[in-house]
Amino acid sequence: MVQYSVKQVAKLAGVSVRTLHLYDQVELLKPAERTQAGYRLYGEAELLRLQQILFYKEMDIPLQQIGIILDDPYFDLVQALNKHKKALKARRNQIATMLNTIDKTINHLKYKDMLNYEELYDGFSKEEAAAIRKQAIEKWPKEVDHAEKALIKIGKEGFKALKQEQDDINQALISLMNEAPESPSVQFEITRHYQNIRRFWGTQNDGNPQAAAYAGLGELYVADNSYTRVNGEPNATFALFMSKAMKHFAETALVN
Amino acid sequence: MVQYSVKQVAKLAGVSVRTLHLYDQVELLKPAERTQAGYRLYGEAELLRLQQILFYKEMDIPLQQIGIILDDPYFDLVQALNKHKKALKARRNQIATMLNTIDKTINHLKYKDMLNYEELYDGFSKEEAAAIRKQAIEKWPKEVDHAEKALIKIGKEGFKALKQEQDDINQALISLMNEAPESPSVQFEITRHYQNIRRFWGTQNDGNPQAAAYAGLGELYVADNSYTRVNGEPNATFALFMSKAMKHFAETALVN
DNA sequence: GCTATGCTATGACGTAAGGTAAGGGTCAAG
DNA sequence: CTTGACCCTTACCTTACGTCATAGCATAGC
Repeated sequence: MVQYSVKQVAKLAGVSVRTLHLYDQVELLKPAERTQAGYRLYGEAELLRLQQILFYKEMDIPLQQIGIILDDPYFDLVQALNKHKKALKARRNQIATMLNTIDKTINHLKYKDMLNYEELYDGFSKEEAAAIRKQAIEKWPKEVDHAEKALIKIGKEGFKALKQEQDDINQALISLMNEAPESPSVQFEITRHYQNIRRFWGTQNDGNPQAAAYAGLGELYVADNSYTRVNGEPNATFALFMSKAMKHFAETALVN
Repeated sequence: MVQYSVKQVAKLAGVSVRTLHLYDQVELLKPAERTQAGYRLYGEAELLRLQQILFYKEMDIPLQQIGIILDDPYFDLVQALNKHKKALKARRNQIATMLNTIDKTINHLKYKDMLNYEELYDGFSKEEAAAIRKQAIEKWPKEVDHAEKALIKIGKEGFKALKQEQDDINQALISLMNEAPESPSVQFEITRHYQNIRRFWGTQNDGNPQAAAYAGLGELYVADNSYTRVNGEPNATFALFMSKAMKHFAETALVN
C-alpha cells in the first residue's frame, strides 16, 4: 500500500498544499489516514478522487456541488451539467456584451481628439469633422473608409444642413433641461435627435439593436461629457439629462 | 439644489442601499453632505458620478480601478481598457473550453447505457455496440447517422478486427500497469491505442486539437471508470494509469 | 545527544462586491 | 405620543484559496 504525503500529492496533482488542507476541512477529500503526529497520508484511491474533483473543477463547478456529484449515487448529473451549461452560456453572452461596450468606448476615446482632417472635411471646423468621424467609426469600426465616402457623398451642403439641425435640436433640448426627461416635449425633440443620429448610422436595420445602441450612446454621453456641450462647455448635467431621455426613448418608442 | 436620500438614489440608479454604503466606505462615491442625524444626502453631481461608476462596472471593471479612472486625470484609460479586454477574452475562451468539456461529458453520460442496437450491430455484444456508438457520438454529436453508416460500411469483419486489436492493446497495457506511464514500453502501447482510437475519430485533422481531445479522453476515463475494465470489472487504478499515459503521450508525441 | 533544515499542523486574516441581519436612532403623520 | 417608514453603524457570510504566524515532527550530520 503506497502512501503519499501532502506535498507529494500536491506535486502529483498540480495543486497547492493549502488546497488539500481545504478539501480535507470541507470533507471533500479526506486522507486515508494520519500518522501519530497528525500528518495526512493519501493512498491511490484518494489520488483518483482528487483527479475526479479536478475534472469537475475545470468546468467551474463549485466544490460543494462536486462533493454531491461524487458522493450521491442518485444525483442527476446530466441535469446538473445542463443547468451549469446554461449558466456558463449566460456568462459567455454577458462577456460578449462587455467586449462590445469596451470596443465602443475605446473607439470613442481613441478618436475623440483626432482633429486633423481638414483636407477631408474642408470647410468645416475641426471639431465638427472629428465629431462626424468619431460617430462613423463607432458604428463601423472597420469600415471607416466606407463611412467617409458616404459623408463625402452627402456633400458639404448636405452636411452643413445636418449639422445645423443637430445644433438646432441641441438648443431645443438644452432649453428643456428643467422638464422631466420623459415628458412629451422632451421626447419630441429626442425623436428628432434620434432621426438625425440615424442618418449617420445608416438605415440597415431598425428595432431592438438600434434601441440598445441608442441607449448605449446616451450612457457614453455620461461617461464622457465633453460630447454634450452647452455654450461650448462640457456640461455634466446636460449629459445626464440626455442619457435619461434617450434611455426612455429607446425603451418606449423604439420597442418593436 | 436638489438633494436625494439613499433610498431615492438607489431607486433612481437601480442599485441597493448597501451598495451606496459600500461606495461611501471605500471612498468611491461620497454623499454631498450629511444631515445632523447623519443621513446621507446626494446631489446631481453624485448622481452623475454614480452613472459613470455603473458604466464601468458593466464591463466588470473592479471598483478600485473605477475609482482611479474617475479620479486620476492622467490615467491611461485606453490602455487599461485594452488590458481589461484581453482579460475578458481569455475568460471567454476559458468558458468556451468548459462548455466543450461539459458537452462531451454530457454526451458520454447520456449514451453510456444505450444498449439497444442489436439490429444495427448484429453479431456483437451489446456492450461492444454501445461502446462503439458512444465513441462515435462523442466525436460527432450531431452526426451520429453518418458515423453509424461509416461503421456499417466497415462491416462486421472489419469491426471485429478493430475490436480484437483494442482488446489486445488493453491486455498489453494492463500487464504494464506497474510500469511508469511515461516509460517507453507503455508509450509504445499507447501509440497503438491512439492509432486505433483515431480510426473511430476519423482523420480530418491532426496535431494539437487531436492532442487535447486525446488527453481529454484520458480524463474522461478517470471521471467514469466503467470505461476502463480489467477482466470485465471497472478498475479505477487502471483508469488513472491510462489517463497519465495518455496525457504524457498527448504532450510529447502529439505536439506538432 | 544536539542541531540545522525541511516538512507538517492548526489558526487566522485577506481577497470582491455586496447580502443579510441585528440593534438602535430619526422623522412625519395621526 | 406612538406608529411605520426610513436611516445609521457594526458585523458576519459567501468562494476558493494565498499568505503568514507559530509551533510540532523528522531526518541527516556532527
